Amino acid sequence: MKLDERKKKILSSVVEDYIASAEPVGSKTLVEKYKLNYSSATIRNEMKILEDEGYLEQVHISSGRVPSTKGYRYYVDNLMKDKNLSMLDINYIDNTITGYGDIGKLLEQAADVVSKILLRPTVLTLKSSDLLEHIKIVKISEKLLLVVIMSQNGTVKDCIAKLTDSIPDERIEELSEVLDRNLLGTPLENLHIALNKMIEKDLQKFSNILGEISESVKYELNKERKKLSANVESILDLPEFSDVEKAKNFVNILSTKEIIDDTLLSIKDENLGIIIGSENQELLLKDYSIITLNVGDKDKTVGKLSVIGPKRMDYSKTVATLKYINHKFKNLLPTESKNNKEMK
Amino acid sequence: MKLDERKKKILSSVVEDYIASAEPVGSKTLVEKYKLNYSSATIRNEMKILEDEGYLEQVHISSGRVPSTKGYRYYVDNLMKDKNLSMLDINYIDNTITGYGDIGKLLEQAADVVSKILLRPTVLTLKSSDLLEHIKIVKISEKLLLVVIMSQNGTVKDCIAKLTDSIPDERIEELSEVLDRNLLGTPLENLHIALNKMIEKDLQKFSNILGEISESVKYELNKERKKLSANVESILDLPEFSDVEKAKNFVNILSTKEIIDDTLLSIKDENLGIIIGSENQELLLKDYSIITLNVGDKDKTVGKLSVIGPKRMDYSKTVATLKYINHKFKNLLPTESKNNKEMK
DNA sequence: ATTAGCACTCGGATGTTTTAAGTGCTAAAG
DNA sequence: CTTTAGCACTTAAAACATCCGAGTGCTAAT
Repeated sequence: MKLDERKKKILSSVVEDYIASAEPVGSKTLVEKYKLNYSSATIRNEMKILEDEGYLEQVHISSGRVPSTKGYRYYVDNLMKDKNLSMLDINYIDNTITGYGDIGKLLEQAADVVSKILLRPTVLTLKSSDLLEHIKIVKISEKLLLVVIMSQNGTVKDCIAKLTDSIPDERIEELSEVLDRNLLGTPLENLHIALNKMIEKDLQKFSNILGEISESVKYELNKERKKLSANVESILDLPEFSDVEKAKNFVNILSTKEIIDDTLLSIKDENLGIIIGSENQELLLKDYSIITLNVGDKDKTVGKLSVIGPKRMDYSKTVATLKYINHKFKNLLPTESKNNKEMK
Repeated sequence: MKLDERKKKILSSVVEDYIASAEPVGSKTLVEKYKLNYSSATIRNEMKILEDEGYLEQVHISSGRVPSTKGYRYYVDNLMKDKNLSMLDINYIDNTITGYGDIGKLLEQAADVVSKILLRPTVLTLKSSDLLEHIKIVKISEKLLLVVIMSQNGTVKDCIAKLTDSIPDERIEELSEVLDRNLLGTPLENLHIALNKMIEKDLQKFSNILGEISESVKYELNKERKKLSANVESILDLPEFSDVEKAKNFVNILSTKEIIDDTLLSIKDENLGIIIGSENQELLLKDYSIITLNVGDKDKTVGKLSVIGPKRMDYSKTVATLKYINHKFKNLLPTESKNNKEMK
């Protein structure tokens, strides 16, 4: 159904007022706060129609209106205006994401700053289908090795392997080069298996040390696959969670990996995905919205940032923030061919 | 004042019941649940005395008793029995703290597992007065360096430095060795300054690259100094925080660095410190208790693990858990002289 | 020294009344 | 035909009132 201008104005006013106030919006508020040149009665009639069409809802029969999922969707698709970030927020982002550290760390910083600006938990999902670009073993003390792993999207991870027997420097270098030559393109999640396989193949002489490296790598990479949820506490400030049971419920959903995993998986590779309320496959998420940014370029994304919270969410500001983050990352990401190819 | 056996028994029963139930404990409960062979009237008389002496409190005139700070203190000092950890908990700890990774990461794992077992937030404070043992620069691609920093207590940190100009391998090695030779013993918090000073001294030729390394090091080390607070959400399950305002309040205290910093600083170098309620200097913490473990040996500690929560806390289990953690760390910590001296 | 018994206190649960915000509808006005 | 004034009606939430039970302190008897 096409909405006429007045209905559009009313709908967007209801959405924006509700986003700001968390209170159901009544006809009088609407007339007073937004310059609608009609009487409250007229607005009431219009709101009734918008409700019949499914854009608005009443929490009870004599209450003001609240946007429905359909209403938010219409707002996001047709009515929402681009918002500019405040200088404050831009500075905050620029000062936090400084460009030191590898992409994994940059993404963590991004998740953190996004959650602070938007006052919503933010889930970071590192792209897991990542392939090994380079591996390097560095001796840092007699019985300690540092294993440096660089993946094809530029993430650098490292871990310590403790040795039971010491081993001469040149053997380490030899091992490092053999591994680097043979393991190119290995999916990171299988790296520890590939390392173990190397023992059987041609590296029996490194049997012990390889086993130890493998264990350490396995631990580090599996750990890293875990998602980071930044700023979960922020929900306590939302009126939606003034009842602690609801807060607990939401925290539980957030920490149930399967729910978040499945949902985020369902987001296609579009750059910015918005799932509102009952659009979620998962029933438990029917009152929440998720806005996900696939960080990076269309063809090559490095991870997902997902802002998650009650449907009542500042969609406009969230989109603006995420777009700015992505813009920033495009500048920060290594221009592939240039930097990565030299690691030996 | 010396308490007779019966009073001791009553006090410890009140404490333990209240710890378990979060409800004020009445004379009848006490007689029934704990094998006190006296009538409720007798118990009431004794409780009155215990209240007059300041060990117990009433939340209102006709309610059961709740331990006061003094009561908890007496319990902790005199009545509390050593508790054995369940096999479940021991296994959980053993499986989580696996010994891969450097001490910083091990401590993070420890904070995490402690908070999960005790269902309380746990703050990890890394020992900040740490000195440089070794620094090593590794080239990982044409314009990326990995800076590995090993401190004297065994923590390994590393960060990426991005270069504007590439630099030949042998120069890197030279630089790495010069730095390692000259910076031994530098406090980590000043490392970036020391690096910059090196430019003025004898390393003008490395001017650019040193600047870039310094920036990166500065960022990484300052970031790491931040405390980690594990499992803040756990408080939502406590009846104390059924009012969300109180939860918010506590979360705010936890995230106000100064409060926690100052308080933790006040804990002497004893291995295990317990601060109960109003024993805290900080007024805001008067309803909370903090149990802190200085991880490591008396002479050489590597960090602090602090379990924080309402005064109603399972002191016995907390102490047992922390002791086990410390025991574990003593085994994991490098035996100083052996491992650390080889990094070149 | 202990305890049965009782009057007393008070928080919390339950029920009732009031208030304020907001609606839908009707009928009149534009 | 559209808009609006006016009013009866609905409901959540706040304010107030009542009741109940867990628990106490004290007295007097054991």
